[in-house]
Amino acid sequence: MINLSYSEENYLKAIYHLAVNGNGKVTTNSISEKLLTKPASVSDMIRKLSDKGVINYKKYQGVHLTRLGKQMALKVIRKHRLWEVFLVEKLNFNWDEVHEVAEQLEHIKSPLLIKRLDEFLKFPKYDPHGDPIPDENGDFAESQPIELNEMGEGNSGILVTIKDTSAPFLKYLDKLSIHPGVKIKVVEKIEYDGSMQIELSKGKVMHISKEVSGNLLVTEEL
Amino acid sequence: MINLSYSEENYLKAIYHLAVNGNGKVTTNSISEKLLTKPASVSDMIRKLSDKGVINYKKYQGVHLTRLGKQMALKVIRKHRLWEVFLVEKLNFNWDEVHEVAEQLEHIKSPLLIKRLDEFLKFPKYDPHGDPIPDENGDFAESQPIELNEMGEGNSGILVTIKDTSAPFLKYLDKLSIHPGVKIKVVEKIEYDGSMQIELSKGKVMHISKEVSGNLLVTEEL
DNA sequence: GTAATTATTTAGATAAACCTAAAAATATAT
DNA sequence: ATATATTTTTAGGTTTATCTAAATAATTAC
Ligand SMILES: [Mn+2]
Ligand SMILES: [Mn+2]
Ligand SMILES: [Mn+2]
Ligand SMILES: [Mn+2]
Repeated sequence: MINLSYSEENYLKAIYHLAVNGNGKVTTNSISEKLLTKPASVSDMIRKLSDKGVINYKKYQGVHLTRLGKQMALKVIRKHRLWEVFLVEKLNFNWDEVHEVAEQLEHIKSPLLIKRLDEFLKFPKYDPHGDPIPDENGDFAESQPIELNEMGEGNSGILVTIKDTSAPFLKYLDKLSIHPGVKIKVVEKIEYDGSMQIELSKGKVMHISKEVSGNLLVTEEL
Repeated sequence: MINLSYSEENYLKAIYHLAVNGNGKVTTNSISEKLLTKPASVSDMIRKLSDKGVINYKKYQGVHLTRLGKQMALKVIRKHRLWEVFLVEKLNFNWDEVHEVAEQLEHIKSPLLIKRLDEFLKFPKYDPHGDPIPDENGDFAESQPIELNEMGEGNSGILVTIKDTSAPFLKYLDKLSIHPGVKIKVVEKIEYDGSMQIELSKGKVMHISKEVSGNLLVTEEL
């Protein structure tokens, strides 16, 4: 399709993330901050990426991913997130230990490997941080996180954000083995007080109040 | 311990393999052939590796791995072979599709990853080509292949070489799903004619003559 | 044991991905 | 609107891993 170096892939990924958060246009300085390189180096790389047709670029005007560039960026992101699932689900990594290794694994070049890994993992839709995994075409469900108490009985989601970050609350969650990346299933909702019975990925079942569930943001699985 | 680049790791691995096959001393030209680089490039790299203390080198005298160098080489080989097992056992790659991908995966740096992968694969002793997998200390059983008909009842081995490479024989083996890398268990040996009942890794059971088993070299598992 | 051949090293280049320092363009502030 | 500050680019280096061509050492052949 087109061959990108390890470095070029990292630039595309950075540009993609900056474009999604900011609004479309991405500056030289923002890229250099994200990748911990100097602006001068970014200028160099930008010309190269522009020549390869993966970004549009006019001097001093910032950059935009082309259709091709976006596609390539999403391929790398797909690989990154699939590997993260593998590390957590199969190799028992904690959700916060996987990123660095995935940064390396995402650059392995083998379409067959990724196809088979996806199969092996049973076509996961979300990574351990609750971020969606693009399919082979780069499509994914852009589901915004909801409060756990809004999720319907029987449904599952992945915990992505803890709203109340006070020490006592985090300590309480830790005791319950609740941390970002954990998969939570709503077993039963109690109308009376808004509390709910939940089950974690590893089978642990527990009861939590509405106050607690209201402070947990999850991305609901389809 | 010491940090090696992707390229340096490949040189060490090549030197290790050349030293084991040839006898200890490894020449500039042999390295250049193996790695598909020019002798001049090898001379450059040799000086660098010597400075890092992983090889001993006197001009025009060829190179030797130091204790440290051998250790580092075996670390990479261990990773390569573990990944090959993963690809075959978990992702259903064929034995002849794994090498190229393993060449990439062997350079991923994460001690935890390899520890966990080893666990996940249940501490395999041989890779899909029948080559032994060094342990964390670089030790491995140097078992030389034997003919299948010499293997005892109830034991298993991995097929590493087919002695008779005539087309009809290879075709017959193919029909039986027998190919290098397959794990073969001897279920029963018939004294009368030297034939045997065998079972392949995927559960297939079959009966083969002494002529056939005598042409299959396997590395026996302990 | 000298000559021819082969192996190895050195010298000098190149491409990728960085860097620092300086110049040029753009944005901001009064 | 001009001066100041910020952002971005350019110019010129560096390091790593490669190359070609030329020089030198070692081996082999007669
Ligand atoms: Mn990540
Ligand atoms: Mn993630
Ligand atoms: Mn291999
Ligand atoms: Mn192998």
